[in-house]
Amino acid sequence: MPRAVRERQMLDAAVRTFGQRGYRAASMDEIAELAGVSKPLVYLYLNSKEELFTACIRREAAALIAAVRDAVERDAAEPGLPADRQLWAGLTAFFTHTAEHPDGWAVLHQQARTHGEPFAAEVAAMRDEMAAFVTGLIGEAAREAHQDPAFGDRDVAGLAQALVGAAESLAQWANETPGVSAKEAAATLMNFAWTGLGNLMDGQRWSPSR
Amino acid sequence: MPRAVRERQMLDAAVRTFGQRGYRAASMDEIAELAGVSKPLVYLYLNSKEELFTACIRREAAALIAAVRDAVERDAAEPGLPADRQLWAGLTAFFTHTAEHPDGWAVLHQQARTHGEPFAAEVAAMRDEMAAFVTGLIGEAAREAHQDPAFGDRDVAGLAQALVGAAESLAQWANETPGVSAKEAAATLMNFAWTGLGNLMDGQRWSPSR
Amino acid sequence: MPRAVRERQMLDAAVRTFGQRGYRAASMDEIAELAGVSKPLVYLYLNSKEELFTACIRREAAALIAAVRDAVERDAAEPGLPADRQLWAGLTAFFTHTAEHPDGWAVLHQQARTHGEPFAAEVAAMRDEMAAFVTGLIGEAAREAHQDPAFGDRDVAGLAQALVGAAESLAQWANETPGVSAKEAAATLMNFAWTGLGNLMDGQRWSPSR
Amino acid sequence: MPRAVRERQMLDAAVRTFGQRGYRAASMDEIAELAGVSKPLVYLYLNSKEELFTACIRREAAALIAAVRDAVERDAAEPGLPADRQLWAGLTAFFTHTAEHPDGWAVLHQQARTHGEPFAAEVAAMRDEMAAFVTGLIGEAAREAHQDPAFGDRDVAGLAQALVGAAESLAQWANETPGVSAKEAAATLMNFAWTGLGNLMDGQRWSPSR
DNA sequence: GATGAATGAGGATTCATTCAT
DNA sequence: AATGAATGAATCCTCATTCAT
Repeated sequence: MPRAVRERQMLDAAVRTFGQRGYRAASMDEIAELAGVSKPLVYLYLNSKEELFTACIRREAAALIAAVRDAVERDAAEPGLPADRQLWAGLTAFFTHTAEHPDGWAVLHQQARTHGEPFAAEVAAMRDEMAAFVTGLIGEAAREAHQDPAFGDRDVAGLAQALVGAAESLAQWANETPGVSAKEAAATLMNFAWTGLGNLMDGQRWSPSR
Repeated sequence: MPRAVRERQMLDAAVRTFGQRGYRAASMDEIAELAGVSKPLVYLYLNSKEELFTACIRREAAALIAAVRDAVERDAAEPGLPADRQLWAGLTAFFTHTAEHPDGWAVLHQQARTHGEPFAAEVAAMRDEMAAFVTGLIGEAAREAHQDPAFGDRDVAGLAQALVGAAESLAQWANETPGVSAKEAAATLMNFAWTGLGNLMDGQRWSPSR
Repeated sequence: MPRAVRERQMLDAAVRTFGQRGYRAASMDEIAELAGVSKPLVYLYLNSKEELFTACIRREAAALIAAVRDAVERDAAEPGLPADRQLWAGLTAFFTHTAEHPDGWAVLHQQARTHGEPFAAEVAAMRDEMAAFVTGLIGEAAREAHQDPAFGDRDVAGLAQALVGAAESLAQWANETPGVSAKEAAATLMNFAWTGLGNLMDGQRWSPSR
Repeated sequence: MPRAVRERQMLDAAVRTFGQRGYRAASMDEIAELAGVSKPLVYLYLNSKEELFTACIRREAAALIAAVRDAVERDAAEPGLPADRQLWAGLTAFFTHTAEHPDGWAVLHQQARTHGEPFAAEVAAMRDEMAAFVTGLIGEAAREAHQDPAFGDRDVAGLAQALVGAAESLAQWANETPGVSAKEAAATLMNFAWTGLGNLMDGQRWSPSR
C-alpha cells in the first residue's frame, strides 16, 4: 500500500480520535488501531504525538479554508454580486463544512487552542488567514468609510473574532437543537451581524454616550 | 488552619493549574504543591480530580454570573435607562471579569466544554442562564416589534446564542491580545451587534434574496 | 462513656468490617466511622491495625470456644450420656454460633489464617484449644483402643482437622443452600463422621491394601 | 521471547506472590519483578490485577482437577477395582498435588474464597466439579442402598461437601505441618470418612435420639 | 515496509498513622 | 477523654516511545 494512502488513513484516525477524546486523552494505541496499522508505523511516518497532532491541525485547517474560499470564489465568479451575498455564501459553506466534519472542527476549535504553544500557533495561522479573508470582504470598505484613523487592524480583527465566535456558538446550538439547518443558522447570523457590519461600513458607530 | 480557608487555597490553585495546563495535563501533584498542601488533603476535601474540576467550574461560573448581574442591576437602579445601556453595562462587566480572572475564564470557556458530559453540563447551565438573561433584555422588545408570528422563541434563542458566543470569543481574544481593554471589547461587540439587534426589533430582516 | 463500652463498640465495628472486607481491604477510617468514634481514639485504645485485628481474633475465638464448651458442659451435666451425644451437642453449638456470628467466623476462618505470622499464631492457639477439646472427647478412647503406639498426637490432630474442615464446608453450604438448618448440617456431619470415628475407637483402620 | 513463555512466567510469579502474600497484599510490582519483566508488560498481557488473579485461579484449578481425574482414570483402567480404591487414588493425587503446589493451593483454598464475587465464583465452579466427581463415585451406590426416598440429592450433596471440606482442610494442615506426607493425609481422610460412607451406603444413619 | 516485544516515567487514589489542641 | 487537621509511602494503572527482526 502506497505511503500516501497509509498516511491519510492515519490522519483520518487521528482526527477522529483527537476530536472525540481530546489531545491528552487520545492514545497512540487507539489511533494506530483505528488506522489499522501498528504503532511503530505511525511513529515512522509521523514521528511523535505532537507532530501527528500538528499534521491534523494543518490538514483540517486547510480543508476548512478551502471549503469557504471555494464557495466564495464560485459565488464571486458571477459578476456584480454584492458583498453580503459573498459573506452569506462563505458562512453557509462554513456551517456546512463544520457540520459535515465535526471531529475536524473539534480539533481546530476545541483541542488545538487548548494545548500550549506548539499548537496554538498553528491555529492562529488559520485564524489569521480567515481574518484576512473576511477583511477582504468587509475590511477595505470599513476602513475607507472610517475616516477615523484609529479604526485599524485591531478593530477588524475584533470584528472577525466576534463573527467567528458567534458562528461557532450557533454551529453548536444548531447541532444540538433538532430541526435547525445550516442555512437557518447562517441566516440567523446574517440577521444578527450584517446590519451592524453595514453600519460600520457607513461610518456609524455605537458608543455608550449614545 | 480552618478547613474553609484551605479549601479556597486549593480551588485557587486548581483553577490556575486547570486553566493553564488543561484538565488532563494538570496533575494533582502540581495543584497540591501550588496550594501548599499535601496531595491526600486535596483528596480529603475534594474527593477526586473530577469533583475538584467541577467545583472549579461552579465557583467560576457563579462568580462570573454574579459580576454581570450585579453590574446590570446597579445600572438598572438608575431609572429610565434604555436597554442598550443595560446591555453595555453587562458586557463591560463580563469583559472586565474575564480579563481579571483569565484562568477562571479559560476553565469555563476552553477546558470545561472540551471534556465530556460531567463538565459540559455545568457550563451549559451557566450559558443558559446567560442566554436567559440576555433574552430578558432583548426578547420582549423583539417579539413585540415583529408582527410576524413566525419570529418565535427559537429566533430569540438563536440571537442570544450568537451574542453569547461572540462575547466569549472576544473575551478570549482580549485576554490573548496585549493592550485590548474590557471597554474596547465591549464596544466592539456593541458595534457589531447592537444595530443589528435594533433593526431586528424594528422588524427588518436580512435575507439571501436581498 | 466508659472505656470498656467504647472498646467493645470498636471491636464490634472492626469484626464486622474485617469479616466483610478482609484484613487489607478494611480501612481504619471505615472502622472508626462504623464505631461512631474518631480515628485517633481507635489508635489510643488499640494502638495499631495489627493489634486491633489481633484483639478481634482473640475475642471471637474465645466466644466460639465458650459457646461450644458451654453446650457440651451443659450436656455433660446430665450423667451417663455417651460421647456421641456430647459431640452432637458441641457441633450443634458450633454451627449455631457460626451462623449467628458470620463476621466473627469469617475473621477466624478466612481472614486470620490468610495473613502471615502475627495472626496465624492466634488462630493456631484457638485451633489447638479446639483440638484439645475434641481430643478430650474422642482422643483418649481412640488412643487406648489403638494398641498401635504409632497412633499418636498427630493422628488425633489430623482427625480434628478433617472434622473442622468438614464442619466449615458444611457451614458454608448450609448458609448458601436455602432450607438447610444448623441441626441438619450437624446431622449430616455426624452421619459422615461418627461411624468412622467409632471404628477408629474400636481399633479398626482402613488401609489401601484392603 | 515468545508471548506464551512470558505469560507462563508471569502466572508462575503471580501464583507464588498471591499464595504467599494474599490478593490485596500482593503488589503488581513484586509480581513483575519476580517474573523478571516490567510492570507494563504484565498489564499488556493480563490486563489487570483482577484478571491476573482470575487467570491464576483458573490455571491452578484446572491443574488440580486434571491431576485428580488422571489418577482416578488411570486407576479405573484396571478392571474390577472397588469404589474405595478409586476414591483412595483420587485423594492421594489430590494431596500429592496440593503438597507439590502449595502456593497454587493457597490461592485456591485461602485467597480466592476470601475476596468477593469475581473470584469466589471461579472456585465454586471447581469445587462443584470436585463434588460432582465424588458424587459420581459414591452417589449411585448410596442412593440405591437407601430405600428411604427421603435420602435424596441434597443428602448426597451434603456428604460431598463434607468430604471436600475435610480434604481441603487436611491438605492445608499437611502443608503446614512438617513431615506429613500425602499418603498419610489420604489415609487419615479414608479412616475418617470411608467407613461412615460405607455405613450410609448400607442404609445406617446416625441420629441424635440414638 | 512493517511489527511483536518491551519499558521508563508519571498520574490518580488510598491508607495507616500522628500531632496540636 | 477526644478530635480536626495533616501526611509519607504505597499501589494500580497508562502512555509515549523504542528496538530487534
